[in-house]
Amino acid sequence: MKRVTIVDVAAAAGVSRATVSLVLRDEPRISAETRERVHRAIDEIGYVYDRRAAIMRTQRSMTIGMVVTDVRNPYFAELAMALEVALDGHGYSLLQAYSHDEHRREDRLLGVMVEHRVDGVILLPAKDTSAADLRTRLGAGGMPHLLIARRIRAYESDYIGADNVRAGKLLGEHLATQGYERVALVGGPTGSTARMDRQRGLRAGLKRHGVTLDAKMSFPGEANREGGVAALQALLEHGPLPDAIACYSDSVASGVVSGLRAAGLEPGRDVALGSFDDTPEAAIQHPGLTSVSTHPDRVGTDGAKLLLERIATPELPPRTVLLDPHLSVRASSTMLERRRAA
Amino acid sequence: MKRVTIVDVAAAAGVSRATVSLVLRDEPRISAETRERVHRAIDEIGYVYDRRAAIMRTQRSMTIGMVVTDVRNPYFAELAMALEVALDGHGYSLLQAYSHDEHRREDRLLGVMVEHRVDGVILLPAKDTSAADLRTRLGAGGMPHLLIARRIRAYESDYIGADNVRAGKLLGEHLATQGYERVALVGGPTGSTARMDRQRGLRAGLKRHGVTLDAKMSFPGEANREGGVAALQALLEHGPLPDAIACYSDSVASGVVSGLRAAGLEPGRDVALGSFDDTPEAAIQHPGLTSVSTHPDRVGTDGAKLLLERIATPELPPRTVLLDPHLSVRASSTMLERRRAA
DNA sequence: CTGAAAGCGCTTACAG
DNA sequence: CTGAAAGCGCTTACAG
Repeated sequence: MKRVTIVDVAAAAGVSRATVSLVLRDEPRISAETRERVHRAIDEIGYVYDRRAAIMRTQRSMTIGMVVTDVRNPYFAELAMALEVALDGHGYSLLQAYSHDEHRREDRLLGVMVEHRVDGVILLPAKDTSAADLRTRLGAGGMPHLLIARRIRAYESDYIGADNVRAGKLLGEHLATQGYERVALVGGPTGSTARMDRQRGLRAGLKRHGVTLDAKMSFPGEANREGGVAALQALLEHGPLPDAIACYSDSVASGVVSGLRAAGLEPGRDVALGSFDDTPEAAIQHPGLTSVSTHPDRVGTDGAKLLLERIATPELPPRTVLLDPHLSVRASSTMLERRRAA
Repeated sequence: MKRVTIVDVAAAAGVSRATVSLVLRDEPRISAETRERVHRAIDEIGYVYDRRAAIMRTQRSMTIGMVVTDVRNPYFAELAMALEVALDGHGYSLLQAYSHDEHRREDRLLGVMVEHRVDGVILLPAKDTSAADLRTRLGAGGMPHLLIARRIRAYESDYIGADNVRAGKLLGEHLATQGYERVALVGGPTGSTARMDRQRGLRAGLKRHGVTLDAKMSFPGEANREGGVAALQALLEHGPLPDAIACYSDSVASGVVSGLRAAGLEPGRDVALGSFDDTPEAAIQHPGLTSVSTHPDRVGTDGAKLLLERIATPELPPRTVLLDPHLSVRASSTMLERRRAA
């Protein structure tokens, strides 16, 4: 069946194609009477606007590409929802894809998005993505883009994410003041700036209260549940249990919790736990998981704004937004104190 | 700066535009030598293929629209990941949007996707979407589409989801054989076919072992954590605690768990819990949550296949795929037996 | 306030 | 195996 186009609408309404186009975009210079005649014709012949043809002409696709690692992580799910709502509010649609934290896949997906002529790209970089990769893929074509949650060393672009150093510091100070003296950092990809920043902060926070973070007590791994299980395994094989474990993220923490239980250890009682992200799961777990919020909803909402500004004004200097983290203390890290008090 | 197009490539390579186009799509009839000359030209002048222009011409967008209610639900996140991988494997990109379980939002988002001329649509319908709504929005324009997870009464289309009646039956039989006699169904939107099917199955499963599901013990609510908290509240105000609670989904269950604890009740010990979805969270909770798997990964993978077949062969009769559910028994529903044994 | 014409960047028969 | 020409469905100056 032949597609119904603007030409058919024009014929049915007895006006020119240009007039139909003007009516479709609510241009004020069309008389109310003509406008109505056109709308009646549209309803009668069942015309549907073709955004792609318009894009072809205007060179604005009203579509944003977004590549994140894994939306099963509640942190990214929350972020994706907030972003979609914000962009939808500005008339943009979201082309979404998942890199599974693999750079090669990410690169290919970004390439497809560029070919689709998205107006901008939001990227949560895979763990092994380099500045050179991004310059080739996004910088060279002048594609407006925003990095979220993970920074790339020596890469200048818009960025939004939590202040990970400060987040680490908050958790370090908390653990030290609770009386824990041997602390491990578990999970999270080596070399990721987020992990390094959290580790640096953690060390500084502990140190303020006279506690040292042993360099050997760092057990990297994938940034998900399986990574948590594996990293905990390495820790258990490494030697005696520390007093407290700082998990790279709540996803990692859930792996650590199940790993501990599998080893006959009770989280909170046998070893304290702290974490990052403060997803809703952290609050309802048992015992409740102490965690530092990294504000996925605000990353999404404010991130959308940053990208839209970048699209509107490409010559803006690169901007970095660091969100202030917030520590939520729960039972997983306060049992030692309780036992002492008792 | 002027955009680099196929014309520039043709000029640089000393061939016609048609030849460049043929090379880009790997048509075999171009000589290896010409092919290479074109590729060299592309690299030299930094040409990027414009998929939109191609779409304009071929009328195939190589893009699929997907509207789900809420990707923070781990079930939908898993589903979205599986779908994206499967479609990406066939060269399709995914335009994703979230209805927040509101029909009006869903309808608007579907409209945008149709305007974007997606090749097909995957929809997890909002709770109040009707057959007439879908006929107007998708059926009329002949848009290939697939419904997932929730069926719509009196609507003929491709559908894939778990066999909810059978899922309910599995849980009902399990609870009855564990010795629970007063069972409640908590959470999930009234009128959703998924809830009705699960309830029907639950009743049948209990009945096989002589247990009756009291019609008054059904407490509907939103299909998320908040909905679980609210529905549990209604149950607690309604009267004495039942022996066992069947939760509409793992998301609802997590609300029920926190609601119980807030009321000073321990899930598993004071009241048994069963649920649907069997997300990874169910396994690692404490106590472990008995849950019936609804196979989000298979819904995604097999669903992608169904939709691609529909796009290729629009005249196919509507197909329904019901996946066989699987019950995972965990501590949340086995403590009564243990106490008896002791 | 409305119409005729050019053009966005590709692909696709059709010739040669 | 390659080239000239038409066209996908819109928008945008430019006239009138």
